[in-house]
Amino acid sequence: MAQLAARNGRTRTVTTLEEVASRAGVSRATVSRVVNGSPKVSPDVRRDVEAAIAALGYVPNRAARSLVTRRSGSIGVVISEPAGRLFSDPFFPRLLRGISTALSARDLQLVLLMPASPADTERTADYLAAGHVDGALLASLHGDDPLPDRMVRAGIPFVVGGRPLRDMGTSLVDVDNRGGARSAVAHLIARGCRRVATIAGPADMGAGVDRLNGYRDALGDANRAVEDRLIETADFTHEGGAAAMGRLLKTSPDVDGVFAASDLMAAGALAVLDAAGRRVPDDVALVGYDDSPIASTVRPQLTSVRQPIEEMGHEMARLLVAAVEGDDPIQRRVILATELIRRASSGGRRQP
Amino acid sequence: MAQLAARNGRTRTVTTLEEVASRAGVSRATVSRVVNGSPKVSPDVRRDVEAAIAALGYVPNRAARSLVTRRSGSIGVVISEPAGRLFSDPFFPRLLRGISTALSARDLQLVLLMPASPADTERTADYLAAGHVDGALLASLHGDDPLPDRMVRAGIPFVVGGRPLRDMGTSLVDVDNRGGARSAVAHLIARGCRRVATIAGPADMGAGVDRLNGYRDALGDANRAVEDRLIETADFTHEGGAAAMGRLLKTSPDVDGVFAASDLMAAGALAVLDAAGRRVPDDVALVGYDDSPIASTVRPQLTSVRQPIEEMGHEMARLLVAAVEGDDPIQRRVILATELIRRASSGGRRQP
DNA sequence: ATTGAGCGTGAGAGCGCTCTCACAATCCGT
DNA sequence: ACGGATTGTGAGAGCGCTCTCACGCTCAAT
Repeated sequence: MAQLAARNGRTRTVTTLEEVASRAGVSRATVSRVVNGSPKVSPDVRRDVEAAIAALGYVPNRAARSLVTRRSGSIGVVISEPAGRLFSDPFFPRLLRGISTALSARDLQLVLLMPASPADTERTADYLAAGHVDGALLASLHGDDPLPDRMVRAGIPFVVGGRPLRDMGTSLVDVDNRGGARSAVAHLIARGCRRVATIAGPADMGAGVDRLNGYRDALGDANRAVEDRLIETADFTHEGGAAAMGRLLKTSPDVDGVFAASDLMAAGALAVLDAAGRRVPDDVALVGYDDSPIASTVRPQLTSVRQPIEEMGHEMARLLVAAVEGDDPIQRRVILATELIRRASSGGRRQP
Repeated sequence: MAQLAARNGRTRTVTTLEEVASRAGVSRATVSRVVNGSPKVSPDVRRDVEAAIAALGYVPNRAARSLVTRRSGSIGVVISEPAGRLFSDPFFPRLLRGISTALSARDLQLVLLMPASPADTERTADYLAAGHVDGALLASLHGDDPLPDRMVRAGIPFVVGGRPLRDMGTSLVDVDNRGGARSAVAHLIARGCRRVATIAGPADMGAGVDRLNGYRDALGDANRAVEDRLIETADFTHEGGAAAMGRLLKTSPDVDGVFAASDLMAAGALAVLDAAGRRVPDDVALVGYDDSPIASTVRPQLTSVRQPIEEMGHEMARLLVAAVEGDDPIQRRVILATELIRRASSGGRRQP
C-alpha cells in the first residue's frame, strides 16, 4: 500500500485498484467493472473482488476517475444574494437541504459558491465556465446577473431557481408566486374585505412582479378595479413594510385588507397598524407570504402563503442531473404549487 | 484543441498544457512552472507563455493536478443540524458566507455536506475519511456525533465550529457564549433587576451549557445566590421559550428580569409576559441571545447578545488552511468576543 | 584557460483510473 | 462434431498534470 505522508507527521494509507486486483487475483479492469457495477462479471469473481475491496477498505480515487471520464462528479450551487434576504429568511438553508439530499443520493458533490461582490461573481463565472463542475444550480438571480449568459456560452448545463426578471428560456424551477398571491388575496376578499391593498415586492425581482400580478388577478376574478393608490412597493424587509403601511394609511385610510408580499413586510405593517390603533384582523385583515418562522412568532400570527422550498431544491437537482446524465437537451420548466396557511391575522379560517 | 462532445450536442473545446507549450515554443514543464508561479522562469519566456495562455484561454485541469499532487483543492463543510435551528436562524447562511469568502480567496472549493439522518452522517463520514477533501469544517456538532472520531482516525485535518459537549481537544473556533451570557445578565443586574431568571438552552449542547454558566457567573459577580427555581430549560425555540416563561411565572411570580439563551425563546417569553399582563421592560426586563432579525422585529425590540458569526467562519477556514498547508500540527483554539446590543426590552441603555 | 556553481529548460516517468480491443472459454444450432 | 455467436477477462494505452533529474548555458573564482 502506498504510504501517503500527511503533512502533520501522521501517515495515511491509500489503496489502489491495482492492489485490490492483485489480492483478488484478477486484473485492474475487472475490479473496475465490479466497482462500477458492470453486469459482465461472473458471480464468483465479483464475490472475490468485493471481499478484497472490503478487506483493504478500497475507495476509488475521484481525481483519477475524473481525469478519464471527464466528469468532475460535482455540481456548483450559486447563491448570489447580497446579504439581505440571505440573512433574514431561512429560504437558503431549506433550498440547500433540498438540493443536498437530491445530489447526495446521486453521489454528486455540492460545491457551494456565494459570490459577495460583482468581482466575486466574475470569478464564480470563470470557475463554472472552466468546466470544473458538471453543471450548476443558480438560485435567486438578480436582474443583470451575467451568470446565465456565461453558462450558455460555455455550454455548461444549468438550472435556475426562481424566475429571473429577464427570462432567457433556460431550465427553470419556480414556485407559483402568482397563484399563491392570487389565493391570498382571494382569501381576503372572501373574508369580506372591501378595500384590499398590497405591499408589493421590488419591481426588479421576478417574485415581486409575479406576486403583484397575482394580486391583480384576484381583484379581476372578483370583478374589482385595481386602484394604484392601494399598491405600495417595498423591498421585502420589515422596515420597508412598515414604511409602506404608513403611506397606505395616509393615502387610503379606508383599507380593511392588506396583502404583503413577504412575512417580513407583513410584520412591519403589523407594527404600524398596531401603533395606529387599528386592530388586526378586526379593522384590517393581513396576509403575508413565505410562511417564514416570523409568521407564527408575531401576534396575531400571520396568515401566509407557504412554499415548498425543499421540494424546489429537489426539483432543481433532478432537472440538472437529467440534463447532465441524459442526452436530453430539452429545456424544462417546473412550477410548484403553494399553500395558503390560515392564521389569526386574517380572522383565521374562512368565515362562511 | 481537443473537441469535447457535450452530451447535449453542443461542443466544448478544452485546452491542455501541451497545446500552450507548443504555441509558446517551450516544454510542458515550463508552462507548468509559469502556471504555478515558480520563480525559475526567465522573464521573456514567462511573457510568451502568459500570452499563449491568454490566447488559448487555458485553464488547468483540476483532476489531473489532484491526481499527482494528492490534494483535492476542496474543503468539506459539514452542517449536521436536524432542521430546527437550521431553518429558524440565519446562523448557517452567515457562517457559510464567512467560510466561503475565506476559502475562495485561497482558491479552495467549498463542498457542502448536510447529513439529514444518522445514516447520512455515516455516509458523510465515509466520504470525508476517504480523503476526497483536504480537510473539513464541522459546524454545530451534537453530543454523540461520530464525525470527529472518524476524522482523527482517518488523519484528515479538521476544525470544529462551536464547542461540542464532549470536547476532544481538537482545533476549535467558538464565540464566547459564557462571556456573552455573563454580560447580558450583568446588564440586567445593573439595570436594577432583583430576581433574574434564565431560560436556558438544551443541556446537551455546548452553547446551552456555556450560556447557563455565564448566567451563574454574573450572579456570582454580584454576590447573589443561584436559585434553581429561577432556571428553566428549553430547546432554543419560540414554543419552548413560551412554555418555560409560563412555568417561571407560576413558580416565581416575583421575577423582574429574564435572560433567555436565544432570541426565539425570548420572543416566546415576551408573548407569554404580554398575555399575563406583565409589561416589558417595566415589570420584567428581558434579554435575548443571538441578535437575530427577530430581535428587532418584536415589540419591544430585544436587547440581545450579538455574535461575530461571519468572523467565526473566517477563522475556522483560516485555521484549517493553516493545518492543511502548513506543517503545523498544533491544535489551536479561538474564542471570539460577543457584544451586547441594548434595546428597549431591557429598558434600553444602561440607567446610571 | 579551467573548474565549479548556479540557473533556466526539457525529457520522461508516473499519479489511479476507464475503456477499447483482443482473446480465450463457453454455448448454441445444425 | 463443427463453425459462429456470446460471454467473461486481461493487456495496454492514455486522460492532463507535476516533479525529479539531467543537461547546457553563463559567469565568477581560481
